[in-house]
Amino acid sequence: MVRRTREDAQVTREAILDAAQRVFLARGVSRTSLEQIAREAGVTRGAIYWHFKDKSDLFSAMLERVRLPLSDLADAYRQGGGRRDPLGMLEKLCGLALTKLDASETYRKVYIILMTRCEFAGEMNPAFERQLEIDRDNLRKVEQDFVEARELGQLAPHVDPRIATLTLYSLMHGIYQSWLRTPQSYDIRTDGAAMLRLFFTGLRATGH
Amino acid sequence: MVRRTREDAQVTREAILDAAQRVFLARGVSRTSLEQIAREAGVTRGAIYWHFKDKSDLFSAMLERVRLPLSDLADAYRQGGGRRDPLGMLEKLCGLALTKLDASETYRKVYIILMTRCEFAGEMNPAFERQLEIDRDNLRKVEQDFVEARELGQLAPHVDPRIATLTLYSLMHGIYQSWLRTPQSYDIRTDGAAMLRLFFTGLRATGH
DNA sequence: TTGTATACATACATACATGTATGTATTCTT
DNA sequence: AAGAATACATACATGTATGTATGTATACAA
Repeated sequence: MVRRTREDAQVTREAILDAAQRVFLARGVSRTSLEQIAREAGVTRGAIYWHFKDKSDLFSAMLERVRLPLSDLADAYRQGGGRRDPLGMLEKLCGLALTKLDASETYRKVYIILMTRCEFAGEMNPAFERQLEIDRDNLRKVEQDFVEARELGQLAPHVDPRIATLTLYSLMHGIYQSWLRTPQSYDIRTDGAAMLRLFFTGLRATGH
Repeated sequence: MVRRTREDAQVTREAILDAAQRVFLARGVSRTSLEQIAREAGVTRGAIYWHFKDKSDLFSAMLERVRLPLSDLADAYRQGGGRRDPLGMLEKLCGLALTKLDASETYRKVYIILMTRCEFAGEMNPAFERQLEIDRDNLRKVEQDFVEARELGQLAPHVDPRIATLTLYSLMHGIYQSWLRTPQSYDIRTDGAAMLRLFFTGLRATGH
């Protein structure tokens, strides 16, 4: 049972991260002690302090496991060849993000923790700074897409790309937050897609 | 200095609530101790325990000071006589809520705390349950407004009142959250109003 | 095969935060 | 005017989280 080869250590590390996810979700980040995480993972605090510097470091590591995929996906989508359809691309991308939230339990859990189970102040700050940076980066890219949409004549004349960007960002943020807080209140795949269609339909040049 | 008449006690109580606001905002709810709040207020923990049962009770009391006004305002708006214009009314109401966020420092601080400085789990639960109840109540009323707008022919034919409600709710939620997290990123009065205009324009029956 | 680094578990020292008990100076009541 | 209640301050007892120091068994390298 106590063999501790290199691979075993990685298993332990993952077990700690999984346990942290469960306990953070159930009790909130600040109220969970490393002792509770250790017990949930079937190890002692010694193991946690071996793999991570402290709770903040453990928290950051937990985020890293799920943070990368979506941004990469977005970039890949943008570079997808063929005729340009930035509006359609954005709508599809946002829909995909919502679907992902419903499909992947790990992804969903981490985002519940990020948005409703921790505080944006104090020790965890480095993790949040990182998140804000990613958000700013995405905002720039989305605004560029809207500018391109306007040049292609996809947008109704009254639509300002910057405002459209802020609105879409806020809408997505709000959907995440409200649905994660009360997932039973509606179906995020169908209703989420409907909300996006409603928004993008309002932006398009052709009335229908 | 130590006169403690009835009115003095209320002054102390308010001072504690003000201090709690400041410290919660600066350090996050879970990381602030009652000792820190007491020091900030210029009293000792004895005073806090006299006025409040514990930290959770203090937190709830802090919310109560700002929670009521907006809901009341909304109801008053809805009952305002004259010709029916539910879409215009909703847009105005949402704009007012955003303006309020910019105008009242107390209001803004409390909402920053609520949305980014505390965890939706554990001890504070009663306060959050209350908040969710208020949200559900508002959702019902807003959906009713959209239904009325549809009957009046204000809505474009493709707009489902329920989806419109969810979208508006998420949008407002997202604006609150994202702006409160980084208030310097845009002006919430002008840009907020523009975002609402963009959304509501997309809903209306007449293209322009 | 023997030393050394790894991967933890155990033990300890310290720092806080909390709740309560008690003290005390006023204020209010009668 | 005297007792009771108010509005706190002070003191204490307890629990709990944290970080580190130390122990230890195994893997691995030479």
